[in-house]
Amino acid sequence: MKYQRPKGTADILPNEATQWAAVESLAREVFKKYRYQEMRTPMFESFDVFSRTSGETSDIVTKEMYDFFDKGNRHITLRPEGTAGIVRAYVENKLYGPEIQKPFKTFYMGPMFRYERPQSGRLRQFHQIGVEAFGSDSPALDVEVVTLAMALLQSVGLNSLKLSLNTLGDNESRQNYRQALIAYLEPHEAELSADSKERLHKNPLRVLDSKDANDQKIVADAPSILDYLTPAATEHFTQVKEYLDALNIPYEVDSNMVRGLDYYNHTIFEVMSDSKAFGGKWTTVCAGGRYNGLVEQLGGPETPGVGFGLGVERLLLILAAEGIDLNEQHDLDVYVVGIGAETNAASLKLVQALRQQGFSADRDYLDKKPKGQFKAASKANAAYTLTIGQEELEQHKANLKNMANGHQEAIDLEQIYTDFGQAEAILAEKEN
RNA sequence: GCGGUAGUGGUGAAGUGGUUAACACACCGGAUUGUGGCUCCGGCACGCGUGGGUUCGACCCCCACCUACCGCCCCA
Repeated sequence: MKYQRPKGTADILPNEATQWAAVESLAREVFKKYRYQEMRTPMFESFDVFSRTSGETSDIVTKEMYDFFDKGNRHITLRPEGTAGIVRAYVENKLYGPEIQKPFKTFYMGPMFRYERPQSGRLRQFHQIGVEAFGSDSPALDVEVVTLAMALLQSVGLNSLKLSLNTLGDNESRQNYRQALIAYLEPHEAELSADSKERLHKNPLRVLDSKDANDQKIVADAPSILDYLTPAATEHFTQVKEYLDALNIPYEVDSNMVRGLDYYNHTIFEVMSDSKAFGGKWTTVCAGGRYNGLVEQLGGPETPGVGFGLGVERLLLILAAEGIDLNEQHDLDVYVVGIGAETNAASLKLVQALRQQGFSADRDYLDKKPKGQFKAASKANAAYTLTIGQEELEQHKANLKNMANGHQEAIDLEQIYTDFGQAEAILAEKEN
């Protein structure tokens, strides 16, 4: 094979594309109800947009950025996630302005890029659907975003989901906790895995997230962030939980849950699936949280924000594993069988007329014999065929055949041109 | 970035150092001068991921690379 797609990319073929389109269209419906409006930002941004916001030591920045220098020697990055670009656009276009109602609620969908080893459900170009809401500190908004994430997944037919919740607190909580955590971990430093040793001082919270069995043992007795929250942070988290309870939305507090991105604070959450698509292991399909300092960090006014991102490929994998097919079957209404080259124009006129009347219509373009054309019609699941040959041409008629029962009747071309629905009725009547 | 497994036609695949690379499905054509099924007949890999090497001879052995899948890391 001479040409092949770049590593970690995928061709989405017609069969699959309909499923994608269905997911996107269901998402749009949900967003409409929640009043989130679409934004489309560039697929690449200045490297700094991501390096500043994600955290210089984050894995995304240190090893997963798909970056390059363009011909103007600008350091460019293919966006690894959606939030930073949206925030950049929010600031650059002054969407924080007084004339814009708050919270400003927006969604996006599109490709993201991370330079990493592909596996199923993990690609170098993958797709996310995400939302962001700016301008309100209210825990009620956190909860709206959570419910939106759940609603989105439910709208495509998923029910076996788990909502995992945690808080990172505000800056002060985090600083206090960080110190406590380092103090706890340092005595164990020698026992920690290499990765965790590395993170101990750079980003100790990430140690909590370690998959290493021994690390987990150590971490099991580590202090909890929940014990270091400031009263304000506690209050925020408590309210989030209360509102979720009020909505009867079950959740699990996982005080070890952290974020690979540095910009999060307060509420963070993940929606996980235990679908067989991932071998029954709980896998995150949707992750989000609050990021109150981010807008400021990118040069805007102090503006709180909260949002989530959802991995489309993962969602599609789950749908496939659960046997959920969102495609509406659009079978062919009419297949026009033309016999002889001299019927070419007439066949075109027929399909054209049918299409203009709102029917789906197709015909042969390979000079197939009638038998082959009927086969094609059958394969396309055509409801009717319309056969036209020399004889019909002369009589200004065409043979309309109901493919389900084989009944056939000659119908005036004029009738088909003006009202095919009536032609269907005529055939149905003759059948009885 | 590290470790493991794999790579034969449109698809599923057999083959395993030595004649024309099984078989099946799909597809195309014919038997059937204008009607979907079945049956029968026929066609269908410029050649076994790419490039080197070993050998009298390689799809089969060796090396490198590419790609996919799985695990690690991390995450959506």
